[in-house]
Amino acid sequence: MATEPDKVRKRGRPAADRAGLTADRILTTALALVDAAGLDALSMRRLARELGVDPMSIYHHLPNKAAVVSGLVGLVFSRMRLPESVPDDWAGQVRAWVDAYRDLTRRHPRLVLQIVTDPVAVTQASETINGPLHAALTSAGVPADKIDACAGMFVDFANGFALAGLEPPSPAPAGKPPQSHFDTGMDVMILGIRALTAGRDER
Amino acid sequence: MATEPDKVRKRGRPAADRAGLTADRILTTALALVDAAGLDALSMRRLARELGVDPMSIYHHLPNKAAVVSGLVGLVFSRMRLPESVPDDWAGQVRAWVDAYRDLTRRHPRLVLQIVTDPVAVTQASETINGPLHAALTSAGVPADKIDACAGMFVDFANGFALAGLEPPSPAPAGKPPQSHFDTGMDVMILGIRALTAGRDER
DNA sequence: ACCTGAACACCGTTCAAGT
DNA sequence: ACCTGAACACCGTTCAAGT
Repeated sequence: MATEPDKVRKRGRPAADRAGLTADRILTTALALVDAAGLDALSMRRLARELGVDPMSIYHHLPNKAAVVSGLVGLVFSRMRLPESVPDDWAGQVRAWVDAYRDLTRRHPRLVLQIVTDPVAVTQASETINGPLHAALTSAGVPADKIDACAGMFVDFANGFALAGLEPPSPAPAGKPPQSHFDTGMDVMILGIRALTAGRDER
Repeated sequence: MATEPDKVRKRGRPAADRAGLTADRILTTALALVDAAGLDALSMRRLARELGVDPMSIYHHLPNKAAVVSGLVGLVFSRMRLPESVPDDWAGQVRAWVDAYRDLTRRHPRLVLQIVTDPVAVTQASETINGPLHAALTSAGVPADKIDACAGMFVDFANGFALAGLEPPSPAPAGKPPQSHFDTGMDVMILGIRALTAGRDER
């Protein structure tokens, strides 16, 4: 089979109909590629192939590969599903927010390293997650100078847990589903917060 | 300046004196390279240049680049400094072991992602760290079915913390060094363990 | 303005050939 | 047994050229 002649792309600006590239389309395609084939499969050339475009076209919308990767992380963060109704108690609130964050990393397991590592993403996280998390910890009675550290504890734990991979072997699918290691960790940390604030104005 | 003629390497087996390559020498050189220039700088070709050797020579000692990286992680783990004298109390023991683990990641910041991620390394960690950590938690009175989860909590936190980067901005170097976020997290988790085991046979 | 193709300086790895 | 060099199939990115 010879090279198909109808696969040759025209050069120059595309006709008005053929929807031009956009950063959005690039990132959406890249995310699908990474979710399906892993981060190693993400190359500018392969991404371009996926888009049906010359590799260099991408550079007119994103400055380089690093921008593609961090754009990916931003896209994932923008899709975070916030809990619809938060519980009344602070412990329930903390769980709800950490769960929302954790779901993010679970939906894109091949991207966790970048998510957890990207400094810009961490800032994004601060704005959307840490706010409510801080509020919950404040209402728990955690002293102001320990709020950041306690919020960080939950996030760091969630990150470390996500990286450590999926749940442990879990040999017994039958019977009561044993409490997951994640949940146990959360319980202990919440007990710790409670102990930290014992005797303070907790509600 | 032309290519220097005396830099030309002989081919074939080296004379007995010129110490041949070994996996050890390759990994030690690779670790120095990564510590100094980052993981991105580690390529088989550059590593070979550093070793004064043809790129392909490396393949006679390590099967591929992945083996080099995981060898690196193993090398780092083998250098873990165990605490010389562990405290009597379980909380002190837990701190000592987590600190030893954390030092590992601090000594090789450009390798943390691999350390935290490498499944073989995690197994190594299980053997050298988790043993004493489990023992400390057992003596704390943690029920047997929660030991793994609690040990994991500390390790996951340490991993997540290491990844989140160095300490926060830390604007105030003067005065009392404020308790680090890491220490606060450890305190809260230990409080949590204590609360978990309240009323049990703790010693 | 946006897209393209050739070109540059790299990669990891296979394989046949040297000693 | 160990080392080497050419070769293959890739990379990210720059730059001049197309429309």
